[in-house]
Formats: sequence, C-alpha cells, structure tokens
Amino acid sequence: MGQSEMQEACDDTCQGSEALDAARLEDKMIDDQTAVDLADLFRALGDPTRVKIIYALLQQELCVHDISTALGMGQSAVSHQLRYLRNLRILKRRKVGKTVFYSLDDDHMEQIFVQTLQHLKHE
Amino acid sequence: MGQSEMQEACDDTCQGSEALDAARLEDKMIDDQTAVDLADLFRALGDPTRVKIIYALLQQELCVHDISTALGMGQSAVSHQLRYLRNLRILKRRKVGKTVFYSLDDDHMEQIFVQTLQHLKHE
DNA sequence: TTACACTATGAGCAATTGTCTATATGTTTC
DNA sequence: GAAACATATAGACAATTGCTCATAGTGTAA
Repeated sequence: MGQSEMQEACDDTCQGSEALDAARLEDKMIDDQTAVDLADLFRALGDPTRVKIIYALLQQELCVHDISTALGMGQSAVSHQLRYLRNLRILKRRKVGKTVFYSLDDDHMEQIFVQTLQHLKHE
Repeated sequence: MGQSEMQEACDDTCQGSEALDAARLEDKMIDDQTAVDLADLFRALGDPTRVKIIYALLQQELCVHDISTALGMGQSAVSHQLRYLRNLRILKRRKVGKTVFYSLDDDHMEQIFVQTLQHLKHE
C-alpha cells in the first residue's frame, strides 16, 4: 500500500485535453487473454538466437544441423529453441529420413520483421 | 562436446533440394548486432503489462496514473515499464505540470500489432 | 542386429525479469 | 516555508529463461 491513497485525487486533477473516465478507458483496453497471447508471441521473437533462426528460415528451409552450424551453437540448444517456436506455430517440420527440415508456418513473420527493422533504422 | 563430432558428416548427407554450403549460409545470416537489437525490441513487447500499455497508448495519450488505474497495477510497476519502453524509443513523454503524459514515439507499433494479431487469429 | 547419424528430451544452473515496498524527486497550492 | 499530489528510483525477492551436459529416441545402412 502507500501508492493507492496518494493518487485518489488524480481523477480530478490529471486530465488534460485527453481526459477520460475509467469506464471509457476499459472499453479501449485489450482483453487479458489477448494481451497474454500477444506477449507470448513477441517473447518468442525476443531472443537473439530465435531471431537468427527465424531470419534464416525466412530465406529457406533448413535442417537442424545446418541451423546449428550457421549459428555456431550446440545442436541441443537449437533443438530446444526449434521446439519452442514450433509449439507457438511459428515453425513447422518436414521429416526426410533422419533429417528434419524446419520452415516458417505462415507468412506474417516477414511483415513483422520488416516493420520492426524499420523501427530500428529510423529516428 | 559430444554433438560436434556426431554431425560432421551432415554436410554430405542432409541436404535435399535446398542444399547449401556454409559459405552461402553465412551470406544470408542476419548480423549479430541487428539480431540483438531486434530481439531487444521484441522482448520489450513480450510482456502482458507492456502489451496492455502500448495497446492503450495506440488509442490515446495517457498519464501514468490513468495507465496504472486502467491496468489495475501499482504505480511503481507501471512507471518502471514506462521507463523501459521509453529507453527503447517506443514511448515518449510530455510533461504538463506534475503530470506526465506518455504516447507512442512512432507509428510502427500499430503495424506490428496488427500483423501479430493476424498471426494469432488465423490457423 | 549392430553401428552410426540426426534429432529430441530431461535435469541443473547462472542470469535475467517483473513486481513489491520504501523512499526520493518534482510540481503546485496554500 | 509546509503540505499534498504525481512520478521516479532503489533494493529485494520469486519466477522465468537459455544454455550445457548427458541421454534417449528415430531412421538408415552394413
């Protein structure tokens, strides 16, 4: 406690031209489950290893070993991340004998990467 | 060790129609720093609280207290997240007296959210 | 079957994360 | 000046994360 009393009067004081009451604000809120789902997806992209994997797969289908080599990482680490990304339906598998090829499961990733790279470059 | 020897022969065996040698693969790799920067940005979106904050700010400028109220969270937690997002240039501040209004710093976020929501809904 | 290559999984551990409590810094009003 | 409000910051904590090591599955060929 300690911060709740301190702000009770803000409803009367802190609105400028964009004033709003609590009721109106809730209408514009994202619902909890969607926020969690969105965050889960973004968190999946929020690691350099996974970014590299997805970026590589944006260009072509690759097997676990080739990804492992390209990233200079252990096969186990890569396999763990691939499973992670597959569980979120970001990647899909194709098995050919003892080899497993991974690729992107849909084509939203490219747009998401493009937009985010634009955010990085600018400003 | 243990996995590196096990895979030495893969260069000869695991290529299908999308065969590639290491040299060609490296050309298509994202560079390390960009991968880290991208991951940093995505990680910033990878938390439900921050998703809710950004989503709310997609619609209108808001002060710390209103965000805190809308999310039902402590002022301190919200303030921490706002600083976090501001450091990454995702949000910007506007001070009016003792009140600080936050808003999005550019308009990439909307596209990124739209694309990612599409990924969520489909399949 | 035996041996080998490719991939997947489980446990453990250091590092990071998100929140809380408490306190500090600004800002306005009296 | 003092007092109240709005926000920021510091430290501590449990929870999560991403890797390594070891091992287990799975498919192929002799």
